[in-house]
Amino acid sequence: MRIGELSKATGVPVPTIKYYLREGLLPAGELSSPNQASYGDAHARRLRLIRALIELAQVPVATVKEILESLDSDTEPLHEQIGRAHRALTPTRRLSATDEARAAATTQVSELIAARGWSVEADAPALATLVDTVAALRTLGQEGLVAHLDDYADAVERFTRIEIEGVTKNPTRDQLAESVVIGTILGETLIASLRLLAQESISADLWKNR
Amino acid sequence: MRIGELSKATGVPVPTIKYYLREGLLPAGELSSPNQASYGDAHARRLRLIRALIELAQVPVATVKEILESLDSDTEPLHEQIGRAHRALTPTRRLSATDEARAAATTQVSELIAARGWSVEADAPALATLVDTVAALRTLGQEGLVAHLDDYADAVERFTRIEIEGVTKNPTRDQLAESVVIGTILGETLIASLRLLAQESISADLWKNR
DNA sequence: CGCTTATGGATACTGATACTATCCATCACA
DNA sequence: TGTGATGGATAGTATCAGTATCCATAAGCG
Repeated sequence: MRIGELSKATGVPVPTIKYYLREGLLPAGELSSPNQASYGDAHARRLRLIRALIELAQVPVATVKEILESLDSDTEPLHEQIGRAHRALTPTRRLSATDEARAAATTQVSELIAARGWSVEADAPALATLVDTVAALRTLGQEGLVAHLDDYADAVERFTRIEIEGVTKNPTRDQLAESVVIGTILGETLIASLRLLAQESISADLWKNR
Repeated sequence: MRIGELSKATGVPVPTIKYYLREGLLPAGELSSPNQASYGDAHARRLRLIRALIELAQVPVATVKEILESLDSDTEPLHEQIGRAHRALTPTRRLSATDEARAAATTQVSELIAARGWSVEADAPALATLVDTVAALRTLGQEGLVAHLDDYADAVERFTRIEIEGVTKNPTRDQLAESVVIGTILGETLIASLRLLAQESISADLWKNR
């Protein structure tokens, strides 16, 4: 495949493909002469993955790059690969909550994790986000929602179980890693849109008339 | 409160507050003289909400504005307000999936909605995203995940139930609307970080050794 | 063989977003 | 009375995600 055909096959404009090549999201094609390269099926698949992450899941280009790098390092233990992807996915927190709100939230979150028996490291990136979110919800007067944190965790565990099931039948380790990462990221988009639909439906039922 | 005190109270820099005022995210303070305004507690709360949406939930400024406008229009039926917020929250899709993949995804999604008895309008913004996501997952060879769509929907309904419960005890309609919107948006951040934690824990258990 | 088109690679430009910075003519208040 | 903050306006900045342009070369067609 030449670049034009790759573009046609995926619907991604040639200049954009060139941009991804420049940024190292997409590996270079095989050069047959100084200005002629050929791309294979792997390129097309990779490109489709890139677009899904960027368009659908709104993952920034730099983050996509990190994620792909972690996917490509198949010497690394799977758990490490996933951790890297998680880290790339979690924006470094900008503190904003007051200290007391954070303290209360930290306690609640630690208790939740202990109660669930989750084994997460203290510096897990998602931990800070969770604490900040709980603190924010409290600060915004939404303790009604925070009170159900445990129920949220219940439902979330359900997702995780679904995903494990949908993913562990992958034959090779590379495919497994890819599935986990795709599942993590596009799964979020999936859940978000399902949630919006469910809400719309409920809202229509409950509040048709004010 | 003068603007400096508002800044101190919320941790938001003065120039940023001025920017939000310019953009119409924050209503102007009460002018006592041409260059002296006073801000109340409502401003502080509003500002904290703005920051939570922008920092934590990564909602674009323009979208925050739309959402706040819908919150402030308390003549509108609640269901309409929520619909407006949903629309603001859903980026207008740029099509990318192939026609056949979209067709298959559309069928699967319609069946899901019918089976669940959800009442969603055909032009619901989240519907397009869901279809695109399902199509993308298929295209990326993740039919293992798509096969469990129904289980995802199950878990999602669980969230919705939790939220309804945590939210309907709000006394006034305005507070109810605010809770729903905050719950929708920060709830997503909450779910996302919980999911990452649950995954990390599972991944540690299952794949410690490659 | 010649001509049009496509290509790889490099560099420059663009539009959107979210702030920051600067100015200035007031005002508050010590 | 003068030092610092304020409201309002305008301008500047950094980052991001592409687009556009150039050029020398290569491919495919007639």
